[in-house]
Amino acid sequence: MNEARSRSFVSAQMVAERAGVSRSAVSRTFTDGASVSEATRRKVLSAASELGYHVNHLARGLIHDRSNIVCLVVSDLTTAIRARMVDALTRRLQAIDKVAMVINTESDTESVSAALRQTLHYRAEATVVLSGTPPASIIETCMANGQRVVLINRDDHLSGSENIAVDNQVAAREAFFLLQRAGCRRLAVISSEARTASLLERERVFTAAADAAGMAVSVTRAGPTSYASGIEAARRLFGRSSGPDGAFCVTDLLAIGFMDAARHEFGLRIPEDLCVVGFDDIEQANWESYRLTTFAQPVERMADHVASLFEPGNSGVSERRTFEPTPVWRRSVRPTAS
Amino acid sequence: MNEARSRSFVSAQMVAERAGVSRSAVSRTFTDGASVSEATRRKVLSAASELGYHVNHLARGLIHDRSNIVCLVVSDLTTAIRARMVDALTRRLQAIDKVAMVINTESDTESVSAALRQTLHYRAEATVVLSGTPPASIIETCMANGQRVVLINRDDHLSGSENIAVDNQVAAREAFFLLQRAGCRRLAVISSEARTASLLERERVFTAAADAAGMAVSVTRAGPTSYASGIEAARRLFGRSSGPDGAFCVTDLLAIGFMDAARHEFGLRIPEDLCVVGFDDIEQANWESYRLTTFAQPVERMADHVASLFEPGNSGVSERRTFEPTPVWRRSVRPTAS
DNA sequence: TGGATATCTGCACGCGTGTGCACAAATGGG
DNA sequence: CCCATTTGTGCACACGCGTGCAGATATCCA
Repeated sequence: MNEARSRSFVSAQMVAERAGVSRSAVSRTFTDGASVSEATRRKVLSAASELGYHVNHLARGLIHDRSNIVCLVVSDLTTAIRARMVDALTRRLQAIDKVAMVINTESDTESVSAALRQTLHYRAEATVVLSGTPPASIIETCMANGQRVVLINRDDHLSGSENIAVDNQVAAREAFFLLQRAGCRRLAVISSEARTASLLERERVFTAAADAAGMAVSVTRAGPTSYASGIEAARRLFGRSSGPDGAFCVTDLLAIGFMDAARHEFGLRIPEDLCVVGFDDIEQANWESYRLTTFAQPVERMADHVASLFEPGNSGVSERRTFEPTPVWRRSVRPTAS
Repeated sequence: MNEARSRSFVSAQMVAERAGVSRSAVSRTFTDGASVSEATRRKVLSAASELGYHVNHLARGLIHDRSNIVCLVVSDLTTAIRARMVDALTRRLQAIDKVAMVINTESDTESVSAALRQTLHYRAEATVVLSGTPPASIIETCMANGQRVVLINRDDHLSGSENIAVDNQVAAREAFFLLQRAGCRRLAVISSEARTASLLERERVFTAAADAAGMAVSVTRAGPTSYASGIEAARRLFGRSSGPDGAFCVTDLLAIGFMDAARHEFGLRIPEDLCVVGFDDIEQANWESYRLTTFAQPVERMADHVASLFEPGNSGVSERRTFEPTPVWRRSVRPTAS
């Protein structure tokens, strides 16, 4: 509790002097698997705690060329599903003694590549991209420097990166069957102008399934992937005669906006007049006002997998791994007409 | 575009050799305000880009004893208001060339102090605590090492830390007047068991204002600060005879759960049978199903202020700064009975 | 052209660590 | 008691960078 100390960090040197040992002994005390006698270890530890010593991870990383930092590149952090991913990832990373550096970016490629450069500055071990698509050139740079790039739900198949994504296909197909079995006749897909690979795939597969069953589908893309866009889509669809009676919203957030507008602006009852299926299973989907039938992204399992990529020994590139979403039946779809 | 290079980072040394200059020249090229001729600067820059060189911020930080890293210690990251704070802070920090390291913690003091230790490891310039209260001893350690600690909405008045918080007093008082003017007779405060300084203050001031007006208030604290706790509170209050007709929920999230249960489980109409006032102004408060009257936390302004603390020259401790919340009138409170 | 001055460059050191190597000390076995 | 073996320690170097200092080169003025 030496109060009047210089206003700066304590180095191993100072601890060594105080403990009456060499600096190496201090270093070894704080290095796993190094050889130190119990006696000196105790001397060092007590001196360290008296002085308030903390190993400088910057210097440590300098030597190992590895900083234990993992960068998370993310946009739309306020969006429920993104927040959940960041939450899960940070927890999992901490559990394996890594620390997350989050970089908040607009989705445009320019700011993403600026972000990627930052991760190189700090010699991050890996970069996890949750949104926005990094240009291929930057990915190559990262790889050339021995850094790993993990792309979540943005399978652009950039070679060298590891892609992990939720399986949109089964979900989109199942969504169609749900609506079909509920007796819906006029189907709609509600999407956004974001045109993400994931979103496009959900649109495409749902439409294809409907086609195969001989049913037409109208696709509406209104603004960004937000609550407001869900509202806007509803206005476009129900403003004219004969709106849909079954809608697959590629995101819960869109679905919720869509439901709110359908109910409050057009007086529709859900699920009697209109069935809605979402995707993500955000917390709000389970709120009493919505009780949305949807497909849950296995956020925790995905985060687990990302973390496992960084376990020692696991340096191979698995290229691609998909996770099955879990269907969650609630009340926004009519029970099967029997 | 030298493809077949060793799988490691490029150092200034390599760039120097390639450019035919000394390593110092490379260093100076990437240091603001250093003196380099235009000719060598160009040679260096082109060599650097060919090799894919990136300044090692770890080494740079090692010299300056300052890493440009700011740690955000946060829990409940999935909560809308927290996500917004993290979003705003990361953006602001990036704008001033700092990078955010987020540490996800349970709110208990033990994990918070573990988090604080992490920030010391990485020589973070400052630590911003968004939730959970760090023990005073750790704060002292941080300060002794020249690190700054900023506490947001957790004014525990730990000496040495900078506290920034929203002004709960005016809001809580105004909340009471709103309900009073709406003609509510039986008032309730809906809170949580978290017992945060902020939350307690909102309860206290609201109750005091009601007392002063000669009205009784019942306080309900059910579980953590969540949607489910709002529901639980409603069940407790409306399960017995004569529930409240005006409620101040210390958080929008609680308010929304409360509203949902009141409407769907007890058939109450809002605002006709029950008026509700929230706090935070999260995005969901503006959703069509709720349209909650509430008080907006000036998240962006607060983040701005935090960032300004780190501007060069600003090293003084201002101790405490509060921000006025903005009232947002929507439809969960009856218009004044005239 | 010569000298004074401004501009640039390289050398060498230090930042706080981890670690190979040589050596000292302790331990064990006969 | 001596030697072989284990265990612990210190020295010195390296990691990649910024920067003071001295020297080299360029620029300017008379």
